[in-house]
Amino acid sequence: MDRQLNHPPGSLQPKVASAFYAGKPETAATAAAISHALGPPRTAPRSQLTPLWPPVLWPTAKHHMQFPTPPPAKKLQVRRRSPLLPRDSPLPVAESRSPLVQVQHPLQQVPPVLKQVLPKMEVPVLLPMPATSLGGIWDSCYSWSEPSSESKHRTSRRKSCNCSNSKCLKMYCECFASGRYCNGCNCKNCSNSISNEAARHDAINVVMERNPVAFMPKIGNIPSQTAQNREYKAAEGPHAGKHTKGCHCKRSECLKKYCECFQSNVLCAENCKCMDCKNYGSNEDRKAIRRITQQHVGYVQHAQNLSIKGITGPSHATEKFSILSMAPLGRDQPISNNDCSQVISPSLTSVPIGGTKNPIKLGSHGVTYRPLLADIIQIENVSELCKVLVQVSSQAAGEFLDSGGKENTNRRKLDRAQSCLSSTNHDTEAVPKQHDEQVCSTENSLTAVPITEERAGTSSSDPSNTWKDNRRPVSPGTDALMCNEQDELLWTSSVAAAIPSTTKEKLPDIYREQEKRILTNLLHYLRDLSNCGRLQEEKLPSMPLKCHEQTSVGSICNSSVTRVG
DNA sequence: GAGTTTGAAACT
DNA sequence: CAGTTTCAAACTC
Repeated sequence: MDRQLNHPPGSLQPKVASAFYAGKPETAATAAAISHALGPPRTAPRSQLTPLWPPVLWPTAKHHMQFPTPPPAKKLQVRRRSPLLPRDSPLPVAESRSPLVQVQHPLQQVPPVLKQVLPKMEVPVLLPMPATSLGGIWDSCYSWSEPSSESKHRTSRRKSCNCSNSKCLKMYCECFASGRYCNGCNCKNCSNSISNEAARHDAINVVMERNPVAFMPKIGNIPSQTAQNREYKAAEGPHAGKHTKGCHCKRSECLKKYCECFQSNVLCAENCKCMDCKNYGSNEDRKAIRRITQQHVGYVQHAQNLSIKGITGPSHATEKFSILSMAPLGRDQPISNNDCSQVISPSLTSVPIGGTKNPIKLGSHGVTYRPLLADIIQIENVSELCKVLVQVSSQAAGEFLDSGGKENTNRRKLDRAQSCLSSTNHDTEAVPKQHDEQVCSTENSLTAVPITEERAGTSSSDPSNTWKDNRRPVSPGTDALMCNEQDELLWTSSVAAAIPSTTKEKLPDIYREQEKRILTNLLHYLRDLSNCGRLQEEKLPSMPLKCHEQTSVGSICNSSVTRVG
């Protein structure tokens, strides 16, 4: 088989060679196995990738007593690097197309003294590795020069199997499946060794006959730097890879290491046939879920401690996490577990699966949490809520125009007076702080309107100017909540033209009234939702879905509509 | 550390 | 190809 060795600069092979020179061939073999398992680097175009087949195992037994020296005639083909380029820098695209230079394969440079040692080692029989960009991993985890305690630890964490019935010759065995000989494992009747190469070879053939790509990496399209070792991938968040076959999980929700996708730290994809999958969504989503989960764990522990001590009950503790205290969390805003200002109401976010049966644990294998409102809030409910709010808004405008808005005009004068007072008593830095409070509290939002108007007035104090800009004078808090697209949708120029000039003069007051109604209704809605979550939490151990049965978001919306009138 | 759960692999 | 069994890792107690 013609295995073209096309190694880009910085690939594993030279580092493997240097491993030999440093007298750590086993480490080199491990890295080579990893490199092999990883497959081609993601950065390389597929057309340039070295065929990976057979990926792991030498097809004949004649090499099995030696470390995998490449076929003698094989030469590495590397790209010519410009002398002007730094050694570690990647090749520019144009330069990568430069003519190939043939160099000797690093494994052929093994010193004679080392070759004498090699047959004694139990190392995987490997073909020369395809090019990967494993250099960084190698440097950090398999550095034999002054190995750090961490790197020692990582090296020692290589999987060892415990097979007892498969003789380590079936894909059940992780060592066999990954193309390794068993080495230091706890297996019984192991045949996955050099001394049983014949049986091993047969087993390989059987597996390959059944599934020709059985030894191919299960996770494709992953950044090689994170793909080295699945134990470490879980801590980094999911990457863009994908399980080639997809998982078939039924009960683990793809959130436990039973799931191959989760274990490999990739999100489940369309080829998965899993049920009740929770291993989906963006990186940010998962991180957010993790943060919320951790916060909830901390909260529940705190509440339980209080309950145990008889200080307060869970409901009391829950009250401290009012929805109104929910700070507007930025997408990438880091959350400290100790930062109370950033705590999201736990009763609205998550609950341990299994209720009290599951002990609350912190740790890598902790309890999986399920959002309390996961089955209650659906996307259609959100759009329903939007419709309700739009309805509330138009209703408010209609009522305001009917009543003439006298009362609001007086209120406006009062607000302006307060606004002047506020602007003299507060420095400019106090303003944004107040804006944050507006988001958290409807009442605050209403009292802050004058300040908003003043701020808005700095650019366009005249309502007509505001109208020219096709933009409503809303408070920054509302502004943050509303998207501009929606503004444009609701207030197009055609709509503006249709409104009489007398009505336009009242627009700021109308907007204020609309804002008030919308926020008030939203507040009611969220309070109902909060109660629903709380109810769910209280009933969860015995009746997990009662709340869902009793209270739907639709009914909340309906109740909000009825409140409008 | 023993027992249980889980899902991939193997088998029918 | 679907259903069942086997297997070993992950997980729980």
